[in-house]
Amino acid sequence: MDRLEILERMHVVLTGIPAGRVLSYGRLAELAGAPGQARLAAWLCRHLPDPHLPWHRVLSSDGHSRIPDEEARREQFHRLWLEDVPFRAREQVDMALALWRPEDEDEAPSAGF
DNA sequence: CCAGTGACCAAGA
DNA sequence: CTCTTGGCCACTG
Repeated sequence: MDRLEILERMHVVLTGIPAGRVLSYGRLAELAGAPGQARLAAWLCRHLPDPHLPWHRVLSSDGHSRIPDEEARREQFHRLWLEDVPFRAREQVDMALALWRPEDEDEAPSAGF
């Protein structure tokens, strides 16, 4: 499996993240069939060809943003806020609740309890 | 070819 | 919470 194919699959996974849920770079890589390649997932998010893709739904595994640019970082959290993503702090998503699990394939983060 | 850097990550101290 | 270690991979000079 070459790099291009992996990137394609990552792209597919990325576009499939539902509003209100998020993924870490590492999980994105895993779901694309490329475990351990979180850095490649990060590279993809940075060089996304299409700005209307849900780039804001990908975060660091600890729920913090890794985007250096403050402007973009704010927009990221703003969008997530609008999607009712659960937060732990003002700039930290609650990954335990917000992480997307494709196998669940349904409802809101809080509904599962 | 090699070294540094980066929107990474998990485990340990 | 912070910092370090070791592993991962692409790009740049």
